[in-house]
Amino acid sequence: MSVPEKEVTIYDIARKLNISAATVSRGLKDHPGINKNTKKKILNAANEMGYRSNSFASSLRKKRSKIIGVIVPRLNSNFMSDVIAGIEKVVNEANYNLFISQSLETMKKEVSNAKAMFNNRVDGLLVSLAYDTTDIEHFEAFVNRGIPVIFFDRVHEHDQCPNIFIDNYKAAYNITNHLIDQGCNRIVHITGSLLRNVYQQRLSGYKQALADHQLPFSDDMVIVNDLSAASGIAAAKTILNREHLPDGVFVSNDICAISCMLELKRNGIKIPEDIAVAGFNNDPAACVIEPNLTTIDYRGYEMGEVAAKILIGHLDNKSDMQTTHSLILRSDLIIRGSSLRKS
Amino acid sequence: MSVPEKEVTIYDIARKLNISAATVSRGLKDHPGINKNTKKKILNAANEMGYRSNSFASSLRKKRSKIIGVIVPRLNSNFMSDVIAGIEKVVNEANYNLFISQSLETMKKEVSNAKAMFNNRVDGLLVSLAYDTTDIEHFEAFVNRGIPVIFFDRVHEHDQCPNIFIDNYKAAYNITNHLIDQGCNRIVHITGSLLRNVYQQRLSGYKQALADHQLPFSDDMVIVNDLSAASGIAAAKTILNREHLPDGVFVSNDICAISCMLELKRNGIKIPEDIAVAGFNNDPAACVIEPNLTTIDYRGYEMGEVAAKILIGHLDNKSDMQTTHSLILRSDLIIRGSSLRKS
DNA sequence: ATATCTTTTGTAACCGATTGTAATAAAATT
DNA sequence: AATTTTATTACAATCGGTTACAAAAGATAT
Repeated sequence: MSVPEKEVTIYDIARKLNISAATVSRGLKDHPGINKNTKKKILNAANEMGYRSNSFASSLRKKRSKIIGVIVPRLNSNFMSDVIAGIEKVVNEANYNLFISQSLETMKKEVSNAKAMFNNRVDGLLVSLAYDTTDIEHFEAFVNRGIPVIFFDRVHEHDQCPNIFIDNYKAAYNITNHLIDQGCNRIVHITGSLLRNVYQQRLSGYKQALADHQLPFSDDMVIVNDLSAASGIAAAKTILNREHLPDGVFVSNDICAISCMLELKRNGIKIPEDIAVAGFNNDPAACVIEPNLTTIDYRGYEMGEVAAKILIGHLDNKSDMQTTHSLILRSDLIIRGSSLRKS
Repeated sequence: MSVPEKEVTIYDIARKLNISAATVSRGLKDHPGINKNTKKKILNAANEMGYRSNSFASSLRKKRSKIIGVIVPRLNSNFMSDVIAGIEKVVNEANYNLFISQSLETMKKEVSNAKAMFNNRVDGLLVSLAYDTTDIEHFEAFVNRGIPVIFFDRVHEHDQCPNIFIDNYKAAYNITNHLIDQGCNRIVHITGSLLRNVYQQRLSGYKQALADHQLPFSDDMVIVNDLSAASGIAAAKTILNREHLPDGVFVSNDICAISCMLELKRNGIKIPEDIAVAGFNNDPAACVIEPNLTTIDYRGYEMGEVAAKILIGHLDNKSDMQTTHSLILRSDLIIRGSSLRKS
């Protein structure tokens, strides 16, 4: 009762059935060369005795941990927790386990997390890069040891590592296009660190849309910040201080867009009449703010599922990872009141 | 380069330095009986050779995994991802690793997750129960083997398992009280499964507040659902179909409160004038909806930190877990426009 | 009945770190 | 100088499952 029960090993089972431990080990698996009856006896005994396999012994011998590592910037964001949920589902079904850690948006912690994952001998790694990560040398150790690394969302080019993301360029192009359609001529773009592909490409898409409509572009039309709610307010203030108010704002993230919008509204700006606003991510709050926020829908859950599936497919089937190098997932423009000026 | 590097073991180091593996093992730790110089040599060699400790061998021998398991209802909720982030921080700093899984609100998956955690030999377990969990026998295996289990938020009484939560009774009492103060007489309460302490206690607090003000209570004033956004809309419809409209609604969850509020607004109800609304959790969206939502603030991050700290403190210091049995964290009533009818 | 092939099970050597105990060397004590 | 302590290091067993290889038992063929 209060005395911890002791563990049952394959040796205990072997002794009880008067067979060898090797047979027990094989019987517990789907080893072809084991007699059906013996297998049944072993399984029964294992159940009765409360046997549980020792994964350390197994991992030690097989040199495979059945653990998948995940490194993300933050766990507590809507998008990321969706991704994690998707990953968890797939990983769990495939009988792997998850090690999860967050870089808190700093390269320093990302490096230390990677080291921890490496030392813990994960079988594979899923990574979305931190805000200020400049290089990805800290993942070389994995590549060198043949441990697959997959980047998702905030990816980085590496010929051994598949990338999974959405077409940020196109999404940004489309949404900017939409703003222009609605009559916007001076569109400000608020985005995150240009070190990250996602923000870099959204900027490109935005610029291209302007160019395609012969609209002028200047550097002061882009505000780079950390896309937090606080920064959204600050950005709104910056905008309001300008001589020439913009008539559209495209923000790379709904959270930031919403707080920006709230601040604009507090200052008497009418949305979308004075300034049309668009975000990115389709955060649940986008349907809460008034008017509802136009945004890009981009399902994190699915991205997590896909990333995990590719990784596990590779691990279990030893399929060549080169085959699926880049994977671009679907995203959709969702038009709502915050940008609708024409009916 | 493309050939996976091979692992370095303590034997390789021992061979190189012409000493025994046991000495290397001890040198790598802070074993007192090892000469400083030898220790230095070992550490240097380990670094040069790219040694990394094999945690499986270590775990196998020491019978400790340095892994902490977490089972939560869902990962993709604002509150829960905050909790996880808090847990991750503490666990990471203490050099443990995290296994995370979600029950998706079903007892079935909770049981299977618990089994997986057990088989993977976590050193300790942090649990928040699923919606429909009726008993906690699936955690007995842990208790029997002396593996500490801590429940947080959605807890369950068990004399071997500490519980960490907020005073749901008091919080609900206070918020209901506040609604009454604002002139509400007929307050509807929307909440989740009464199997869960959190909802059960909030209901009690709500009832007591009514009773203390001689306000009548009847069963049809309580709507039990899954507190999802969809259910919030459904609840609003239910309310609107009643002959006698309530003048206050207290919802056990902001997400549900917000969608309910939106639906009420769509039907011409003025908030807070016609119906005052209060939620629970202080979700970021509570500051987005108009009017802003009155709610209970209740920091998940902190709860995660505390839970993890208690668990690790117990694991590392072998402190008696009986000492801290229940821990009640702080929560605050945050009054916002959705309930303010008097100035 | 003997030889050959299958099927099934056993033997024993791993995997790599840990640790109780023994051994050795060096220092301190008498 | 002999003996006792103390400081270091080595030996060897152990944790529990896996797997190459050998062996035994049974089935089939000659």
